[in-house]
Amino acid sequence: MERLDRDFFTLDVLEVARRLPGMEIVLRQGAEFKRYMITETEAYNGSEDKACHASRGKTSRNEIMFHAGGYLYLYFIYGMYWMLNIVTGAEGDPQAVLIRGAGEISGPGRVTRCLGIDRTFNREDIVTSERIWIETNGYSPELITGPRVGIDYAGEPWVSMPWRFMIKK
DNA sequence: AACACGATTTCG
DNA sequence: GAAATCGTGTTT
Repeated sequence: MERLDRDFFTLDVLEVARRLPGMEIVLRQGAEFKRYMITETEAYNGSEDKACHASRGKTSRNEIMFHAGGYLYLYFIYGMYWMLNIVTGAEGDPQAVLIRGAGEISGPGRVTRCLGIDRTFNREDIVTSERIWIETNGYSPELITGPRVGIDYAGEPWVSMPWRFMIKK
């Protein structure tokens, strides 16, 4: 297994979102290592994308999305869930990939809860972090694509863009 | 200072 | 179908 570097995460968000399924999130908890294969992602594609948090400009919450790829963006929603995102693309282009499924876990809120990922992971650099990173073994599973979930407010064309990627079972 | 709401999940 | 539950952005 090979740890992913800065070059990978600075690729375009659509490229990263469709390549992450099949790769593994590695979490280090003391001497323990836990691995979860990413099964589902969604791409949030910069300032033009009305479903992207950064579409209405930079705020203290989304500022990390404007960095170069490889940083984590954690945000809290519905009063109880943390959403795990990986920032992608070049500096100044606010893109991120939402991790919607890992291992046997389905649903972004359940992923963070099960993996123990919370606000302390916000802005973590997964290229250099000692506690979380991504590895690949070259496996590239067949994918199913579809529109993103829960973003009806974004309107067309964004609500219809096929930017959800999941491993075909 | 107050208010509205969300990249969800769970229960009835 | 609707509640749970609160940080964040926006309005007052």
